[in-house]
Amino acid sequence: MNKKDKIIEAALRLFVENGFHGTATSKIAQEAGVANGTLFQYFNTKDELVTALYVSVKEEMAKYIEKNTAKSDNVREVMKSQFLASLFWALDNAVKFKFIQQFHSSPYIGKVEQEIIQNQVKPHLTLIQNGIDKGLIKKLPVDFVYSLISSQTFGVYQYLSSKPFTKVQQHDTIEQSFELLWGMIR
Amino acid sequence: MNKKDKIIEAALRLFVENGFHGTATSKIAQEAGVANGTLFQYFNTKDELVTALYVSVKEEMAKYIEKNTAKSDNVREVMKSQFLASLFWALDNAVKFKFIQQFHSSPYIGKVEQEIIQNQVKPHLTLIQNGIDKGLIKKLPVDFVYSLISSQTFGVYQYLSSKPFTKVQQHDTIEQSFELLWGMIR
DNA sequence: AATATGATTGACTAATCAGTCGCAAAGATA
DNA sequence: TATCTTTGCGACTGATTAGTCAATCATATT
Repeated sequence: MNKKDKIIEAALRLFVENGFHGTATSKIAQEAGVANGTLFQYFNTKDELVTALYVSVKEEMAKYIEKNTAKSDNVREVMKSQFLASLFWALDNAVKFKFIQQFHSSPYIGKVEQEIIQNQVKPHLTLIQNGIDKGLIKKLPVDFVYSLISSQTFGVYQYLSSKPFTKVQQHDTIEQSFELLWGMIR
Repeated sequence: MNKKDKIIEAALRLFVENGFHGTATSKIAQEAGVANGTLFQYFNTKDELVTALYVSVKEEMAKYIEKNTAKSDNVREVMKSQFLASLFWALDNAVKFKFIQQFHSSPYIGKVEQEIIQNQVKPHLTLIQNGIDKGLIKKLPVDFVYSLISSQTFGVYQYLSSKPFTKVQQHDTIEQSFELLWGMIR
């Protein structure tokens, strides 16, 4: 494992444990087993480290979802596969998902270029619009529907991670959550 | 306005603007127009200030919701009044609500005594259980239903605060959101 | 007026912070 | 082997931090 990845891993863990400003760059370097200055070879500033981390983690999640998206033109099926994939990824990557959550409700979110965020959201909005056009989803503003889906994802994750469920129980709850969600928007 | 309230007001604003650790206690004192040391007369440490702020803001919100809860034994009606009150309060107290959000997904949340959180959640769980017993709400784990309701509240707030809606549009969207929510859990 | 009490002050400190820089080690090329 | 390039090092710095404390102020009581 190269130094950059070690830095990223340590940074993620410490950020989730102690918050962004609560984590000193020196601590990150120490935890990663590299010198203080090495960190600044890969990231010019601490802010750059934080935002770069967010973008890369988000991309990783997006790639996983894309890979696990059902190859179908059935909107419900596609949406379900994405909803499940989101939650499976979140449960398997708790630290990364918590990092995303923390980042979303922090002032750092404003430092990420709007374009990057838009590009990641766009395919989901298209899918929703598609569902509305086909009469499968209620005629509501697309980004309102998107807000409902995202928040449900976060809510279900919160619930699942707060209790010691088995894999099977988690799976069942996620399936059930999608049924509830779909019933709400269709 | 007394010094303590000035400190609280300044702290809230700065915490939301720059994050918890990104806000120096000296900045808070300066912004509040009080001396550095005065802050530590009211709050022993910075951590105490942050968590005390959270508890007090949460209590304020809870009181508002309680005051605006429908006096009825119709579960749907009670739940609706609480859902609306939550969102009206959030929109009218954007800084405080953002502070709550930020706090929730920060490591500070672990520093609040579990008992305090439980006490604030309990009445809502009771209401949900009541709805289930009366056959009005689906037979699901109570705190699962609670998670769905909370996350929907946050999601609708996020949507509303991201666009320049009029009061009437906000009101309509909130009403509609409750109908969707109720349809999902009943 | 004299005294007492609690609130307020801001200079101060020891610790910690993000970020720099000159130098060494490790490869790469020849 | 000699030279160049990349990567890594960690002591260092100037700025900033949370928190302290002795002195001052405002107000109330006698």
